[in-house]
Amino acid sequence: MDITSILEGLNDRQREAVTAPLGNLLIVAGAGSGKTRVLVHRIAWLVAAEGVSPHGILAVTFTNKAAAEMRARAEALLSAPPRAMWVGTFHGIAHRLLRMHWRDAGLPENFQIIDADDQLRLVKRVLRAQNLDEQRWPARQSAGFINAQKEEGRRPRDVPAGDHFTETQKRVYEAYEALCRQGGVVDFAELLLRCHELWLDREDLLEHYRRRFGQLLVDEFQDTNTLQYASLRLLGGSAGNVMAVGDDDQSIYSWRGARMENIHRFPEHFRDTRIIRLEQNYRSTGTILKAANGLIERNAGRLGKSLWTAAGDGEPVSVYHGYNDTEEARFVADTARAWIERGGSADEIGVLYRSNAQSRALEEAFLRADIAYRIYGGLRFFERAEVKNALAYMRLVSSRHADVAFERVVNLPPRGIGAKTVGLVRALARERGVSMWQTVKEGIASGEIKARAAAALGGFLALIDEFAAQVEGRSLHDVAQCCVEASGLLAHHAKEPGERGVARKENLEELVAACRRFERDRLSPLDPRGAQADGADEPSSTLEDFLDQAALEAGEYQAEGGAAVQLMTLHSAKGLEFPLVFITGMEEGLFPSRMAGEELGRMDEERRLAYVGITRAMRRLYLTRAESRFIHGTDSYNPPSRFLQEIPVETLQDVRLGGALKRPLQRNGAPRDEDAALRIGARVRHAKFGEGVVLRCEGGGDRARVEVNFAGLGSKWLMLGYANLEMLD
DNA sequence: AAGTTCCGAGTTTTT
DNA sequence: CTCGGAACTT
Repeated sequence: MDITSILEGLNDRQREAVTAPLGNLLIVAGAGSGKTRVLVHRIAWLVAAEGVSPHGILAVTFTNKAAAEMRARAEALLSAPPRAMWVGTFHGIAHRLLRMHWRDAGLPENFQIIDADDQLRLVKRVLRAQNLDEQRWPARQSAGFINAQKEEGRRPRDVPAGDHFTETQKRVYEAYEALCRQGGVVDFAELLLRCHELWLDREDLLEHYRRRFGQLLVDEFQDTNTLQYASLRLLGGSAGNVMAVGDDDQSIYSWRGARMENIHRFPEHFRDTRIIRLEQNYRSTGTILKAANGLIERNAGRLGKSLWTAAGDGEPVSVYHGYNDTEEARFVADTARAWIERGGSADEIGVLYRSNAQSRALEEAFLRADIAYRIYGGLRFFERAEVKNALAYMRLVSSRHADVAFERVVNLPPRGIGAKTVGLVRALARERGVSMWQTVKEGIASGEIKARAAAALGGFLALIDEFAAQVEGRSLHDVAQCCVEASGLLAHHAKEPGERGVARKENLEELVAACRRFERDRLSPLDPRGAQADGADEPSSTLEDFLDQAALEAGEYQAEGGAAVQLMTLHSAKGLEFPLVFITGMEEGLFPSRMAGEELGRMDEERRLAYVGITRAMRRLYLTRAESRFIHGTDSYNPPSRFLQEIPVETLQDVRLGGALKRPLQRNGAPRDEDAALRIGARVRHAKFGEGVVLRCEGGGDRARVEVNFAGLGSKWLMLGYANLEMLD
């Protein structure tokens, strides 16, 4: 391994980070400053220069994609693939540990991971069982409560006593836990909490992993939650070899439990932390960075950093004011088309928005303009109902006692087993503390289940057993094929009305194909077999592995296809970059979101989101807004986003005018200082008409009109964009 | 039990 | 508008 090649092409700061002496490191890495590069090169450096064994390295990320990328790049840099190195998501790593130490963690050997959707179903059942009014006690809220508690490391008994609300949620949490225990299922937050508790309870195990993982590296540190942070302290606190890489200005998941403070407190908790800032940006033009810096400076409590670039200023940031969302979308599509016609590629273009609902108008515009586009977000592959149905069959084939799967498909397609029958089976199962499958078998034998239901249920049991028998010793995709087709699911979903039926049929077929791919290359970065076994690793089946992966990687295989414009929310754009970026819907109430309203800190987070969006752009950035927008079935009129006011005006350029930006009018609320000149009563001068006084303002952006009373000429309506008024006073 | 219609709510979502 | 859940039929 060649040490000089590891350092090649790194700037001074990056090199400092990569070659820092062993110890705790906090890398404050601005957008586009090469943070993944630093992480990967640090890993290579540790192995090549510090003589660290890959076996002793644990690198943690938040997404499977990031984990895969990190591993691939580290392997490319080191000639020998460091297979023994652990690289994965927090959840993937916790899962792996729990599979190895299931007994010590108090889990059944074949525990199963449930996703957010399954969790919600279970919570609903708890609420119903406790006779809580679903209006007053929404399942989402309870699930949110439970997850928040787990993310703070709290079991029901640890939740501080509180008012009626808290006490009720606590009881729900308790009952939910019991349900999970009985079903042998583990939700996402539980993976982390269990793992943490495992270490707390078993000092010997903790000691083992502390010794083993002498080097911890954490990506996107600003997104860690309380529990993840606590686990890192537990594992790395004394060893003192933690490299945390993050950017407090890109913290946009506080609503999901992420604690930006973790990055602030890191030096307090990790001894002798060396802080290195990466501020040189290799992505964007100077103007784009100036816009981003100017905006984010308005936030308080930052670690503080300012991006700079050696590249030139580039073009101004363009601001477009559309009449409505259709026109805004058309502008985006037209501009995209022009980019492509000038030799650019469609996949160099990113179109960002605050909420998914905004994608529709854009989609239609791209469709009409005949430009290929791809929408990210929404339901991922393994989250789709039809796919989850098929997975439930597969789960049952794998483990007959999987109650969550049982309930999901016992009557799907409909086979005469209604809510009443299912309710009876559930109650009996609960009474006896056995699975629903077991209960049905016993219930039929004992006659507790009436003939009619018994026949239907018996048929279902026989069906699953038959699949299992047929599939014995066959490949994964045979199991899938069987579960998709012989179950009747394919026919059931295919006959759903309209395009939905077609799409669902295709998805089920795709599932079988995904199984084939999984058998062929098993390329999951989380695949435990990819690395050296570490003790109690059990032999595992392809089917179980596939189901685990489906739960942990809901759909990384997004359709790739040819070059296409990428449409996505600002949140999903984090970590990506595009030569040409549009941030659409720059309107108060939309972005910043209305929900960000008064709540403390929320507006700062919206601003960080804007910062994230702006810093996605490499060469060209457009900010667009619409005067009226069709939302929730009606037209709504929103004033321009405050962020348009907050971005340094000298970086902006109005699209239509091609000159300096005229500040758009504020439609509601107090006008800002910058608008003072446009307020009623303001004195202005017009090239032809001379001096006058503003009587009225209407509209905004390039449709903004003002009525001005000119001395001796009377009042005239002028288009603000064209009138070129000079402000007096 | 299954299919239909009606009503009301409606950010963001790495795992 | 557009989805999901509840209430209402058949």
